[in-house]
Amino acid sequence: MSVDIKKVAEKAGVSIATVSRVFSNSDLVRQPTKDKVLKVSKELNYIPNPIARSLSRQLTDTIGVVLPDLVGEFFMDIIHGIDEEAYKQNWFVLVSSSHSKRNILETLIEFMGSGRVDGVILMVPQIDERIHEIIRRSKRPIVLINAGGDTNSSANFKIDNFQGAYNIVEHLIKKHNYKKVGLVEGPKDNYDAIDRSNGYLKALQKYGLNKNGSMITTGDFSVESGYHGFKKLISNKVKPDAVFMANDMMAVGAYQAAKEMDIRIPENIAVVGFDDIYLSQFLHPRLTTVHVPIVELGSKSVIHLLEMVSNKKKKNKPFTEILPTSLVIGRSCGCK
Amino acid sequence: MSVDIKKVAEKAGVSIATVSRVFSNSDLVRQPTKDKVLKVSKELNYIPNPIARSLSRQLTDTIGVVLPDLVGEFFMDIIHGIDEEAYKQNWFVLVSSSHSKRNILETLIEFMGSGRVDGVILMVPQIDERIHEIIRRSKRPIVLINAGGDTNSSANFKIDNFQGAYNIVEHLIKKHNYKKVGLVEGPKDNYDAIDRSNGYLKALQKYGLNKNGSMITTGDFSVESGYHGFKKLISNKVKPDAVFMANDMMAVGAYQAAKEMDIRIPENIAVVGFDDIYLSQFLHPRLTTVHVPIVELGSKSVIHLLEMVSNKKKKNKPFTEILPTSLVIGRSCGCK
DNA sequence: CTGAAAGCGCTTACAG
DNA sequence: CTGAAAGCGCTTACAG
Repeated sequence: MSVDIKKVAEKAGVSIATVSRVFSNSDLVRQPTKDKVLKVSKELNYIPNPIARSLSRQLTDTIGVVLPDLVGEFFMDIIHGIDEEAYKQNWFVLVSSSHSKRNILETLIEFMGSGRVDGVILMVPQIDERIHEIIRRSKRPIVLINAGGDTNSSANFKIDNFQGAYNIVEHLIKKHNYKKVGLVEGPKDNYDAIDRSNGYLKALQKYGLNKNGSMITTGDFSVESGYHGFKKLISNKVKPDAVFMANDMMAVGAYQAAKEMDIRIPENIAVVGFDDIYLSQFLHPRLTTVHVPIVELGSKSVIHLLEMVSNKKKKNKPFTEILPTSLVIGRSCGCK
Repeated sequence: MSVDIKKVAEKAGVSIATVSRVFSNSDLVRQPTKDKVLKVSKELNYIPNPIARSLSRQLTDTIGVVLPDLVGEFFMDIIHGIDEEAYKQNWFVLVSSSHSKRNILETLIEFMGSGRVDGVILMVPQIDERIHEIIRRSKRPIVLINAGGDTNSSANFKIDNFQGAYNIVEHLIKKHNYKKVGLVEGPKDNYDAIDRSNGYLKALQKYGLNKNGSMITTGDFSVESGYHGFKKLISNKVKPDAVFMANDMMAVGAYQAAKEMDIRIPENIAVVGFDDIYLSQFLHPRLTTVHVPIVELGSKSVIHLLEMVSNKKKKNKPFTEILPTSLVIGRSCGCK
């Protein structure tokens, strides 16, 4: 610090314009001049001030990340993917999340309205008219991650919940020949949960298993709700021979319930989950589940956002990419 | 955007100086003037440009966070604590981590040398002379988190690994009366691991248990090394009746080994860990371990850093705070 | 290929 | 209490 472009120019015997050009890699500078400037800069330990640069160029080389929360591996992986990709492209990452005291919308508006970032990656459970409004009016691009609601007029990256659920239920039916597959679904108002339930239903239908209402119960993605949901299903008159827990946390609850009731997985009943959380590999037996590419979700969002920033992608052209999931086979489904 | 201080000044019939003063809450402005400016600003949707503000004030209201990695709950909690506290105080957070391609030192230098942040929270496994050099020469304050090595000349926040280990081993000895307490320690060059080993040794000494070399083996904090370390200890001539795994991940390995060998925890042997990772509450039996206040580590660092930034704390006055841990009692130690 | 100068949008000492 | 003006450290169209 303290050493600025003027000092360098002076010492190198050139104008500040030339110094500036050297550092922005302009090809308007002759090699000898460039060498001299670079040499002096090294001696003086000069680093161009990014703030001044930002003010002048009206660009910050920084992307904002707005998340609903900063807890759990999901968000860690997202940030990880974003940071890694941003770094590759020489960008900075400003993070922000909502807390009790903070409102996502406010943060978003602050980010967008100020010159602090050139674009934003936004993750909200559901996009509503106010968010659409912000996206529409904003000069800076926004990429949405896993947003529910009407995403037809924005840039989106999502996880293929439907297909993931379909695949794992199909695995239960086709590979293991289970006829009575139960479901403990997620919250009714959660888009991920809804898509997973639909994938489940689609698989049942495809294989001609009739959809038995009593084989489905609703949880809230928590361990406890998985515990109770599982207990409820197996106390029905018609017991399922396999249960799809709509996320791994609920599957953990199912394991606890099974242990308590001396029910063996998968000998007495198969259990599968969704998310492939870190914990799931340590369950006994290892949980069969659906892997979701979270890190990739983060990095792809960055790539797309930066293309929008540089106008390689039109910022108001709607776009949606749905990232495929993959099956993680453990022993809990009956596989060896 | 696009609406700047000039437009507001014009429309409100004042100078830009006055508008500026209103937004920096100067008490040099009469209430009616202030009201008028605020009203016009609202109408025009004016938000002061933070970049211009930063350039002029030579302050960014942003802190940089440099972490060794962006994986795992530990780092998530750190960021969580930092973000929450920074937000409370109206600051922004720029994160950066090292990857394969990135070097921490480089990132740090870039952060410090540019005007991009007003201070940095740095987490490095070990601080060496080059980092001391940077801290010494930097105009902007740096707070170190959990750094090993010579931290006597910097500001530091750490976890009390020694006392935590001492306490949990004491619990094994005093509460449960175990006489042969084994240890699977962490890497020899890891400061956390060393302190934990020392806490263990101190407890043995305090209670007059002789330190039996064959009761100690070295792991690397991974699940696998815990698995092997545990097996090694129980295949000794003298079997331990309790084992302190120096972190929870290794404890997970111990559980796997025990399950495989049909050894029951805690009936046949007690097992305890360190870290209180999320997973540990789902182990059967629930793992007795040491909780470390990571979120608090992050938030305290921010508080201290901001005091340094505002010169309430002298930036070159060495400072170290060691945060206490707490015991988390599960059934794995023998407690009900 | 290089330089002088205007401009990015603020803050703040100075003068009144 | 308020304003004119210099300054923060760059970039870049313009002129040569």
